[in-house]
Amino acid sequence: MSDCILFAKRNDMAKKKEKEMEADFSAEERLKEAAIKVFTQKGYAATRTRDIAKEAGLNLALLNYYFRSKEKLFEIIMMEKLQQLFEIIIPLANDPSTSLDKKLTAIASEYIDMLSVNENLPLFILHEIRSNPERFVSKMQVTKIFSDSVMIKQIRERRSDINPIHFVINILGMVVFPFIAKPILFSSGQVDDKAFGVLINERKKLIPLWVKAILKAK
Amino acid sequence: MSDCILFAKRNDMAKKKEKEMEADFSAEERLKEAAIKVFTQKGYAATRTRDIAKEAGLNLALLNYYFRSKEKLFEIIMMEKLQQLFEIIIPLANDPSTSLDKKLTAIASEYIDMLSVNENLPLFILHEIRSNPERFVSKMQVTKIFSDSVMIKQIRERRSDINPIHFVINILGMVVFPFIAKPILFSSGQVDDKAFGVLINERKKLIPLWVKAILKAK
DNA sequence: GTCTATAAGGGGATAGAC
DNA sequence: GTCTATCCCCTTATAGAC
Repeated sequence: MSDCILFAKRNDMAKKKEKEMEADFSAEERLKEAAIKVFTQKGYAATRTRDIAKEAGLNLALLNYYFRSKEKLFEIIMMEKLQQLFEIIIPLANDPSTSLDKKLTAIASEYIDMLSVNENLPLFILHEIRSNPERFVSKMQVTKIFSDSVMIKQIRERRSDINPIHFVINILGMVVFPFIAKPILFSSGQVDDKAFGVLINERKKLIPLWVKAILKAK
Repeated sequence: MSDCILFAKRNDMAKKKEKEMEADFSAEERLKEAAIKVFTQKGYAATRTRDIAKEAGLNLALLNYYFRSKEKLFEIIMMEKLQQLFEIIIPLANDPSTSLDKKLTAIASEYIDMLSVNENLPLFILHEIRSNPERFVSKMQVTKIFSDSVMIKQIRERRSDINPIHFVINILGMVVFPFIAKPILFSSGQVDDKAFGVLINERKKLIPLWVKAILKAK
């Protein structure tokens, strides 16, 4: 019984703390953060603006007051998230002063760190782009990774006999795929959140090693 | 002018051929095929039952007549597609009579062939599972790949110092990731449908080579 | 079995009070 | 700026004719 009271009190305090933390952000910021959470989790089509408002602890009218429409709010978030994905790799892949090996280490490490705190990002982006390719294609500076990047040139120097895109696909796949396949890994029962954390941390060191190995493979 | 007539005639015949082929299938089958196409392309939430009926060249009421609801139709398709994904890899991964190298060759080849004619499948499955993990987890026999498969044992024999799940992730990632990332590859302008076909065909031979290389990498 | 027409409900957006 | 109440369209599902 006293346990119950203590527990209730602790819960109250946690709630209060939460409220206070929320209060540090404006309604606009809270709606945007809520929208990021819900959109990236469920995708555009499956999210209801009511869910976003509820997640933010605010009401639906505010969403339209600040962002005009679900569509416009989505567009803002999508652009930000595309930016977030590309701003990591483009400068790293185009740095002429680093070796290919250094690039691999940097990309694996920085991408995995970013995705660890944005686990839903890859699947969200990939799903939304496919639902509406023409809409976002122009916004993506993919050329800067896949065709005329310094990294592509460095890969070509090592393996002129294989299309360098193969290796870019492999690097990105090794980094991104675990996050995309997470629900499947978990369903095996062999992986939980802790084990997943260990795995992706190991991959920071393993991926550069692996990529060097496949660059040599005959 | 005569070209136009010929062209029109050819189109008419193509149309007729199409109609005849459609007629070979019952309304139920046509609706299901249409549903597979639309669901896997746009995802559950974004597809409207009207789109499915239209795609099948039939009307909305028929869909409910045969399948009761959008939900039930989706469930049927989802189960079939999960089956389709797992039935390829599970027997291959659990064949005690083949070497690990043979398994890699078989998995890469058969998966790539299947995904080539079901390009939307991976992203569809992954997106829907994440939107509703608890719903499908029990239906997936993932354990048979990730923990107690023959392949896992064979991997462990070669590299006892690294969690074998890493290698399964890498194999599947190398096979599946190009299909998931297709819209991004295309947006680079470097890859079109023909080039994509060439790439994934090359990967059938390259992936086993690469996996052998990373198994040795120190 | 297949169709048209319509009911029922959900969800995005706004009006108007405070 | 923030809220409640409400509008109205769009979508799923069904009734009922053929």
